[in-house]
Amino acid sequence: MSIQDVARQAGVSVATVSRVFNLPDKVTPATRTHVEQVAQALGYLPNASARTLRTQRSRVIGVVLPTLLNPVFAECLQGIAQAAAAGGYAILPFATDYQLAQEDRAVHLLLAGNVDGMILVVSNPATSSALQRLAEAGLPYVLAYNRHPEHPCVSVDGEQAVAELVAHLAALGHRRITMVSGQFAASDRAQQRWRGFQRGMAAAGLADAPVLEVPFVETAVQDVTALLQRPGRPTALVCSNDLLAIRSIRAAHLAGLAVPRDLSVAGFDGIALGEDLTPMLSTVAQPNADIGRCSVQLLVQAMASGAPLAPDAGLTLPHHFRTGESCASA
Amino acid sequence: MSIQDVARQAGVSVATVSRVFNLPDKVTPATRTHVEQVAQALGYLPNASARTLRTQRSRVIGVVLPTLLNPVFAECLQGIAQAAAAGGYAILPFATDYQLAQEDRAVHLLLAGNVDGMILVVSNPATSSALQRLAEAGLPYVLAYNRHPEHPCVSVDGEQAVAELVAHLAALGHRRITMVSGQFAASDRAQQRWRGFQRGMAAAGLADAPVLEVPFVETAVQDVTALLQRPGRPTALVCSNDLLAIRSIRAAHLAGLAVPRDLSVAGFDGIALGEDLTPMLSTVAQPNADIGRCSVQLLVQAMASGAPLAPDAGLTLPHHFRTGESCASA
DNA sequence: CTGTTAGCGCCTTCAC
DNA sequence: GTGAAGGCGCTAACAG
Repeated sequence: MSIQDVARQAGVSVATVSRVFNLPDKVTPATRTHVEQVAQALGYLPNASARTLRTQRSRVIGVVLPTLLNPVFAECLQGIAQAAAAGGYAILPFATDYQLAQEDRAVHLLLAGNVDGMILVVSNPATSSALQRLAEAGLPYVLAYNRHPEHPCVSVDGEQAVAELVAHLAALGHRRITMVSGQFAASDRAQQRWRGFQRGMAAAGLADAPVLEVPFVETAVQDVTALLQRPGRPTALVCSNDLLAIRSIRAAHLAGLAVPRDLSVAGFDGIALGEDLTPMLSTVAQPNADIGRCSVQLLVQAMASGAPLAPDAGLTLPHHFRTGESCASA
Repeated sequence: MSIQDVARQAGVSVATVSRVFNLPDKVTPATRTHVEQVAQALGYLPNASARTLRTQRSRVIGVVLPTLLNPVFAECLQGIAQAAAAGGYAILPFATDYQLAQEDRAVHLLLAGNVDGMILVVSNPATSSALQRLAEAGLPYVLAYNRHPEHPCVSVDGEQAVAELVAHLAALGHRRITMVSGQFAASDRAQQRWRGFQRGMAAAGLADAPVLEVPFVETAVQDVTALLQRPGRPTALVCSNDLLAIRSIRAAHLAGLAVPRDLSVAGFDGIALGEDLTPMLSTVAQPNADIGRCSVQLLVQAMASGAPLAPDAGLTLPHHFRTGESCASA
């Protein structure tokens, strides 16, 4: 079922059929209607590969992100998918599982897959070889969640946000605050949030800025439980993401502590699920779907112009503190 | 950067270059190595669109699912992505937001997009027009989570599972059990689980099988809260999915009831997050990632043979009851 | 306004 | 074992 069949059946040339689909104005209404009916009757659909080959545009956006198992990225992808669909683009997603080799592989596959542009969440923009190859390829791209002066990024100011969060906890009377973080090496987000924590603690006049780096999610609960059972335990935890916060609340429970009565726990990310929990999760909420949507918009712009985005074309979206029920005064 | 450039640069014909990438055995090791090096140096990547156009195989699997905002589907998609990648396939996902028009649109786009096969979670296989068109197109496909005798499906026996769950609650001494369900019209899963609930209640000698149909997630909490504040409130809730269960726990909290002391709440789906909650969610766990993986495997098989799958090629995967902390004796 | 035609990059017979 | 050539389906000049 090709454009040839439609042309033959409709008694016109393939060019006319093509025009009916791509430049309807350049065809007489009568023939247009006729061709449309024939196409409809035959169930004709223009072949995307042929069109891509010919035009050198696939109308597909490649997406590289760590995992869909963290709702943050699922929410973001949902936003990407929505905006992409609205703009007439399809998406080709790859999950890297936080592994650099997978980042490389994903970019490679996407490059070979003729995508018009890419949105990615990389581990570390400063050192990512995948990112470098992508930049060299001259393909438009946007980083989401990452922050780096030499790349166009759509993100929130995580450092500032955590500093504010610490100020909030300090105002509630907390003095012993510990940060619970995922692996610093696995993401620049964790590092930014960690810097924000240090800044916030210093600003609050708290000399020490203790951090518990949780290497694996599987052991997060027991690691935090152990922390909470040590003497001089913190009265508040600042978690570098919502999943860690949720696990920390569980850890508190296992350690015999009630949240927020005995321990305050704050998260970061603003996953939708946090609002349905009991206690409702107090967290720095990022506009996850918007991060996705804005990334698409920037990218679509760049793809239209054909040129890669300037590093300063990025966007810092507003975050806000979601007052939940998991933080109370000390 | 095309196969021509590589051929010229390597001093061989395009046919040889093509063979190096597709039938390496048919090329002398020496020339193969040479060509590979040249290709590498030039950063050559075979053009997917051209290859697809020529071979009529895209090595892309289309995926249609309701939303990524429900972790069930995110987990499944992660499984799909993983298995697809392992099999050398990419995925092209579409979210329908539970809207039939979007199902049609997605199938249409995917059909035009030259996918080799599709995995979909539809609202209702019995009435889906998208599914009908797909079947007519003769493209291999697999339904995930859906169950229908005329289509190949990968799912668990939700009816049986809920019946077992009710028996479990009855054994704990519960007599007033209410089902909390999403819209029946929105998914055949909800209907199956509802049938299982009725069967289970009857088997437990409980004549009545009350159900609260929650039309919108936004109002779920207040709807359930209202239910719990009425006299003669249930002592146990069977929720048709985990998100509803989580919201029901919140509703209990708002109604002044402690879970599981005053109210038992069970979910369905087995989202990973449920294990990290406090109380840990008691739920019928489905192997979500496996559902995705198995769907891919079936599909890959079918795509290799070129023929659509037989309706009875589907799979019923085992579910299991995850004993959490949200159910206790009456 | 419509038709003819030349490729887009690749794979694959068919010769050699 | 290697090369030459046709054509997958489509769009965009260019003619008419």
